Amino acid sequence: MGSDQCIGRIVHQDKVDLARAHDLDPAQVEQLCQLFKVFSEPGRLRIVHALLQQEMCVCDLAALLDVSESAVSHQLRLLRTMGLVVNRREGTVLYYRPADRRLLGLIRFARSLLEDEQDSLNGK
Amino acid sequence: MGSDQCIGRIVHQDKVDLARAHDLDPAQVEQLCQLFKVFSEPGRLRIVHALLQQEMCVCDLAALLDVSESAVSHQLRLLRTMGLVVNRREGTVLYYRPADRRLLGLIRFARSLLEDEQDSLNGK
DNA sequence: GATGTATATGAATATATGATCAGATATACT
DNA sequence: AGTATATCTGATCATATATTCATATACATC
Repeated sequence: MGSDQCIGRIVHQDKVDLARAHDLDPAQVEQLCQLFKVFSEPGRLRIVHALLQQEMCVCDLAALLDVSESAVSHQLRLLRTMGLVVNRREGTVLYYRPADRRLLGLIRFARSLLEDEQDSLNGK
Repeated sequence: MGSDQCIGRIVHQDKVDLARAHDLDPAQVEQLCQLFKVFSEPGRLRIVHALLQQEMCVCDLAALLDVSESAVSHQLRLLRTMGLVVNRREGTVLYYRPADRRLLGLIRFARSLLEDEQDSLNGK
């Protein structure tokens, strides 16, 4: 049973080969991680979630999250750079909105996973 | 037009109120962010993605990702703690698998978003 | 053009996080 | 019991990231 010993750090070469064959390509892994990272921060998640409902300005978001306008602006820059939000100017005010409404779908999908996990923990 | 001035840092009180009303509750925000954070790291994303195809042991994953077994073990502990993966023991070998196959759906959903973004950048 | 308001930005700091290393467990075999 | 393998764990270190502060820019009004 040679293939079950960890020679050269590989226990099951066949499994590793299969995994390699189906592995995501590096560029896509990077993109996916960046997208997920956006929603891994409570502030950003709430910003995007709020904007999915209505456009809001920096001041509004700062008030909602109860953080400085500068902090919000930094987060919005990140979102802008990633192409996830866009803005329109009205005087000195910049109104932000999501670039893709399907971001709501991503959040909803994740929420459904959590809800069911809760249920299974409660034995439902 | 008093409501358009930033008195008390709030430009549009109505918008803030509406956003507050529809805001995710803090506990859910935390849970969602933790879930997204899992996939915000290339190593973890690839681990989960690989396990969604077939169960694998620590050694296999280390070989696939080309990192130390200790690093993989640390990541797996996180995934275990979050209840995202489970394992079964066979002798000294621990075979890991995802606790919820719908995690694949989450990854697929995110991928579809990226693909369409690519398309729009290319003017398709 | 001077002032005020909303937002953006750069630098600095504080915290979070992933990898490494050394050592500890758990199981199997002799 | 003693050795070997696979995995785990704690501590440390290096890097990444979010916030803060000070300052800059853009637009509006006077």
